[in-house]
Amino acid sequence: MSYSYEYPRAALTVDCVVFGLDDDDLKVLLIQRDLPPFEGRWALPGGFVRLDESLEESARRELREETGIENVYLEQLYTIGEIDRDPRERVVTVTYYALVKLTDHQVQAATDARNAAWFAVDDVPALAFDHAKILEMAHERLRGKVRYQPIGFELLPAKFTLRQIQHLYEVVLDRPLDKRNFRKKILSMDILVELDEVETDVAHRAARLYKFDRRKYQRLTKQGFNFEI
Amino acid sequence: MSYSYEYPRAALTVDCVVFGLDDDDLKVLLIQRDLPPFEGRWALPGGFVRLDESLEESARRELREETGIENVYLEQLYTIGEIDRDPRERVVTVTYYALVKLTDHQVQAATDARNAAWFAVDDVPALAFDHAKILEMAHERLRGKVRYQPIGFELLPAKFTLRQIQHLYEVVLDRPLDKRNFRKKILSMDILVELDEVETDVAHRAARLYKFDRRKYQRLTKQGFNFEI
DNA sequence: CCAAAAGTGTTTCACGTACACCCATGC
DNA sequence: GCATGGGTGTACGTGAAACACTTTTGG
Repeated sequence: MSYSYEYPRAALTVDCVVFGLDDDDLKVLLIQRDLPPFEGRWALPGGFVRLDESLEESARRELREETGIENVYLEQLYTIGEIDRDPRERVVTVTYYALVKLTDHQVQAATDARNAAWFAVDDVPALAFDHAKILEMAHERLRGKVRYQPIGFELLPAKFTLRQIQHLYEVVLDRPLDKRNFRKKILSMDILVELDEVETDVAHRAARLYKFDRRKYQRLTKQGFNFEI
Repeated sequence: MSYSYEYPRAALTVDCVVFGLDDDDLKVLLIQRDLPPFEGRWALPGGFVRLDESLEESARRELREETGIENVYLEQLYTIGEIDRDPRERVVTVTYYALVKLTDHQVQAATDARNAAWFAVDDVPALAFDHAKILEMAHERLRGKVRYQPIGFELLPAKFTLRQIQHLYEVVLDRPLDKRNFRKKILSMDILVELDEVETDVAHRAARLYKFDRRKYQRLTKQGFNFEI
């Protein structure tokens, strides 16, 4: 290549913060490193970007290879290029965060034999590299974005109760919400479809199930509607 | 280095969208390329990331070298790594946007002889690479962020009139605002200091000058205050 | 029949919005 | 004295927030 650049090059990686939600907490999916540096430490799933794939493709491939997760909501977060963030050499990492339905990905898959596990976001072990900082940024982004974009549904099963959505927002925003006001608000947006089904296997009155109507949401958005919790 | 990675590596660049504001428009600073590809085309200032500087340092250095601009508000925007975005080879670019006070940077400086000029954001020439897309993203980010963070002041001189702030928001948000309501709102936030000065050289009653009180803003923020226009 | 959560309306208050005139200044 | 923008207050309506009891169901 006559016109290729002569500069020495940084290595380029992607790292993913995968969030999931259960009945108690917001969780994050970590993998345990089996190589130095930080051997044995928990870390975000991620790896090197190949020349024949875009950044997002790279992130999705790493997620698949390291955790078995596919077809999830994925959004770029931030790119970190501090000089000494990797003890080996200059490594720039493009970070992403993903939202998954824990019910669909309950058991941690680890196709390449690495250990993977879910941790409560507020109770993670010491992480490799600057991954704690990345997790913090992702958490902050989620907290901010969930209020203005209907991305919370990515953390819920396809059919959910109003109680589940409210719980989602209470966990992510870390404050209690008023039940009546919350229901009024979310229903008045007219982006949920009430199903002819109720939840099962509960030891009390079963709640109605709803699903998110993405088409309706997109139609409303075009007309100037803005989602907000 | 025994533990360096063997993967072939993408080139890594930074590109900056520099916004400025004058009496008419929101402007963007472009430079004219003097090398192929896209020789002669206008493009965003930017260049290759060196191994001994962080990404932000790289962006600031390129801004200084190509446009003479220093000490400005700079924020990372997005990282683009589509495979074919550069015709030569794989180039990943970390994009930034900057907000400058046009009064301080009126004349385009170009220390390395390249031509630099301000263009109205809504009337830019054809740009090199995918820079039009980057500009579009930056514009959208600015429009969104200016409403929730007091970054608009970065586009104004240190001392400004209420009319100037209102004009800023009208230009960036692209809609007219009510004068009385705007004044009520911005003053009620209690983040401006009223100065004992008025503007000069105007052919009508001179307006009072104000400045943004960053310390007060930060204090209020800690107490739960949220800026919003 | 008891425990547990589902489901449901009204009142109050703050804030956003709409709107028009007089004043000060420079030319 | 005239043109230009500076500066100011009120009324109205919408939406956020506070708040408690009855109903349904499973065990």
